[in-house]
Amino acid sequence: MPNTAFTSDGRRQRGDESRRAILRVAVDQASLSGLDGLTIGGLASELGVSKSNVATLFGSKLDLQLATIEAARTVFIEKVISPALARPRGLRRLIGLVELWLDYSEGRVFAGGCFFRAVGADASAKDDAARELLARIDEEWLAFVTRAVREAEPELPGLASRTNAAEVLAFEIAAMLDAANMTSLLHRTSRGYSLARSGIRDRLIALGAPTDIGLTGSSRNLTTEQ
Amino acid sequence: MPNTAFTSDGRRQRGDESRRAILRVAVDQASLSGLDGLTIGGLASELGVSKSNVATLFGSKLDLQLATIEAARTVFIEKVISPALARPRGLRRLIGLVELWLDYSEGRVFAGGCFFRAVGADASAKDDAARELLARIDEEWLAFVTRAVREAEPELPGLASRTNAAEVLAFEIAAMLDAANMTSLLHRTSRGYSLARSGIRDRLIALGAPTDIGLTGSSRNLTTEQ
DNA sequence: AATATATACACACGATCGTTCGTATTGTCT
DNA sequence: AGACAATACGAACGATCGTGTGTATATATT
Repeated sequence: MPNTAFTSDGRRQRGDESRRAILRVAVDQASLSGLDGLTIGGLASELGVSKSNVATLFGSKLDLQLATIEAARTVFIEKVISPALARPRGLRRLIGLVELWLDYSEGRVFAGGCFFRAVGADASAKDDAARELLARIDEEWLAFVTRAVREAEPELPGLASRTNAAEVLAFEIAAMLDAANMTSLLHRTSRGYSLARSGIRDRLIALGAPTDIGLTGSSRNLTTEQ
Repeated sequence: MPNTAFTSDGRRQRGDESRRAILRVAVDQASLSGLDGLTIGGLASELGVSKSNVATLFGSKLDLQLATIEAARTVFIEKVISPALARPRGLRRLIGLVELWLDYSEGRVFAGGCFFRAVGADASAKDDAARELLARIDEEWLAFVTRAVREAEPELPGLASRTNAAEVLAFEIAAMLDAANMTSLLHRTSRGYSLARSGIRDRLIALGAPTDIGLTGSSRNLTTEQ
């Protein structure tokens, strides 16, 4: 029986590095063409390796899709979640989370914009493990935004009144982020980002946040740009 | 030279009916699998006709995609835009538009939820006529929502203060509608619709709309449902 | 009646899909 | 040294993709 854990297996190490190299291309390809547009042959030719190599490294296409989703999740945590957690709890963290997400989308961390948006469309129609994993990740995301909103409640006096106000506001913010990403991809314009910044900023100020809150980075383009 | 216009051509009539029958299936298939997942062979086997028949009726796959988008646009106008225009101008039309859109998504007018959301993901990565058409339709949609918001301005006193307030609010509403659709598809839950109703309702009331505005249809599920 | 046009079909093309088989290579174990 | 395991590759499988060709049929035009 092989000792799978705690062994410095040079084979495993070499394979994992190959897997990581493949997944680096896979997340971009999937963010552009979805989980179905992600093809084993496309990855192989892009990386200059054989098709059967990619196939054996992941077993099946579904496993490749799941590994790609997990890889994208890791990148998202690294680029958005962790930096947000590094900020002080409260309104500043919430604002930071919004700014980090917009930078994540606008900066094209994935070639096709937000990975989960691009991939969620065709996955939501199916009924496999990929959809379940994406649903779980989306649930995690919304829960994280909701928690950030709740931690900012003392600085948002207008929020305490209603019962589900935190969930609704988190849903609203996540919706505008998503819409900004989609607008950018479809129209090749930064107007969606400006609108999202303005919308979220207005929303928070209306709830009692101070006006020097930030989120005005690109809204100067709002009137000049078509 | 054939007289193309103003002739009752039985051939054209027969062909148009076949085209319409195909497009009825095509919009559902595309709303589930995207414009790439829409396949000529799939349509043929679904309708019990030959593959080459579908191909010759539309010329090429791109033309089939364009015709499918136009067909979906016609359905959307019939189910959402026109009924909204039948309502009295102002806040009631805006509310009606929101309710009609949520019914359009929740009622699965297209099998895969909102057609344009499902199709926009993979189309936004490409650079063909399909993407341009979808971008134009999305622009039309946002302009329509913006116009509905502007016409409701007298009933929304809180709106007149800021400059781009109407555009931002329209973007916000459209974003929440989109997010509700996506949440429903990914999680198989109606929670997103409840959140969107609550969010839009809260937003309008905060801007000065009366509290008996509606949009509380399913929000009773907000606390009971997981 | 003769010609032209638009469906509809069967069939085949080259390309690509995911998957599998056999085999060579490299590294880890007893 | 010998047995085992994990990459890597080439080649091929059946299936499906979009497209094109040839042919038959129905309708319209001349």
